[in-house]
Amino acid sequence: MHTIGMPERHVPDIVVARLPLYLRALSALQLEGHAFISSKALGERLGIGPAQIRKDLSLFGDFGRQGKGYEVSVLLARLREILNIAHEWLMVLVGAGHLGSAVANYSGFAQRGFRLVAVFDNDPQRIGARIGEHVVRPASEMEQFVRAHSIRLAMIAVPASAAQAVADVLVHAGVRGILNYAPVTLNVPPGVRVENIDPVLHLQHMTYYLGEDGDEAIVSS
Amino acid sequence: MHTIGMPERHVPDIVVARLPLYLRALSALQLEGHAFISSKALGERLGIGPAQIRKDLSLFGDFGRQGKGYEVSVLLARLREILNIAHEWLMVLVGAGHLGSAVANYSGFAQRGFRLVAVFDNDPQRIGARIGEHVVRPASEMEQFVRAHSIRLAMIAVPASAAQAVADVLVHAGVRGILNYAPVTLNVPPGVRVENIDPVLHLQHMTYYLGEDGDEAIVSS
DNA sequence: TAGATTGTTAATCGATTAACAATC
DNA sequence: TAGATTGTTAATCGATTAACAATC
Repeated sequence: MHTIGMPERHVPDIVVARLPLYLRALSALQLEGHAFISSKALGERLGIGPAQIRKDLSLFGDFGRQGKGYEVSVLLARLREILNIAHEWLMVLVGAGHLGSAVANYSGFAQRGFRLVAVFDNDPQRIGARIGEHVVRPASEMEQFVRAHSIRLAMIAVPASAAQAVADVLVHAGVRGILNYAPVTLNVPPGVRVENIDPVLHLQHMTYYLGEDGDEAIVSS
Repeated sequence: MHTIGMPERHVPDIVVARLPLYLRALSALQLEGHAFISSKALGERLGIGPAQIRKDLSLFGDFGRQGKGYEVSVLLARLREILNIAHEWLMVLVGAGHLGSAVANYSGFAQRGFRLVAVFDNDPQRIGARIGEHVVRPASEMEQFVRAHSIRLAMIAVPASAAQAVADVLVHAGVRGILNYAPVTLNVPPGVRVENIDPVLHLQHMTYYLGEDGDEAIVSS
């Protein structure tokens, strides 16, 4: 039993990483018209054990109902609170090349509560160009902009060779979370979070199991 | 001690996931002119403990030299073998919207041994359009193409609602690894690997630690 | 040689899973 | 009520870390 409003016990980071996955599945379930969902059914959908889901959620309170499962709308609302995404977050993007343009055009951010408010680049060829709803601003204005708008989240889509310098400026300006698309490990001070997206890393992870030509028998999963 | 050529003992998936990270760092180190690197120095660069690096690598053989560390070129070559990326892989991409276009234009794939050979979409508006070096093909030709060229890797960049159906066709045609950009959990048979990229999941993971307005004290990392 | 760093063992730490009383 | 499913405990499983003899 867990008293509502009680401070949480320690939450492993790996559990935190699963919460957005639960949230995503629950959003879909709500659209499909489900009012309740059991840990078993949710687990099957996500390829996760039901005990793990119950254990994860129990760290934050008692959300379920014996015999019925979890009320989708309630769990959704609670997960949004836990993840601090009940309100909208503002973000900036640095890098307006192919990748940056795609990121700037991706509608999924706004749909899910992350609003891109500015795009920066240091290439004179790109500055002033339109990308989606944005006009590319000079990188020299980045620090001032981040400070002035109290931006806490940034995405980096510049070449690997420039990424660390960009991160340094962002952090200095007050950014606390960086989604890094550059294929390089960033060094940031304590208190700043970095998440990385490098699709090639995922491909290389898969080819390990596929064998030399992809015809290997696969045992593990 | 490990006899060269010996079959590997069981390799945890989490270790496999780190190998591409080591590879990426080693490539950079080679460009910077380093001939040798110690587990300590590599670990500092990656934010990983030196013992973990040595343990991971020891699963595949004895690559290091006491007192000196690892020879960068040797370790690079060996990691490429282990990950089965000594030769080039062919890929197809499904989805030619904003995201798909960016993926198709991303030069990092080819640079790192993954060659995109075809782009498919089912929107008549997009079929025939040029994206980078590619001309968008009708989705109806996808299955035949994948079979004819023995494609084993595919990337999905279609709306969430269409992703599962696309995956089903790809798997049926012989694809064994899918890099999924659609924000949905795919169901695939055993023997097929799926890796997911959903940037919003990463953002939500970070906001948990940032507090309601990003000014929270951060303890964990 | 002396210093540095490996590969490996054993200990620690942490996460997952199974089981079940509680209860809707 | 009977059936279903939760929240939690304890057991299992697996990964990380520290330590150090071996040795380049």
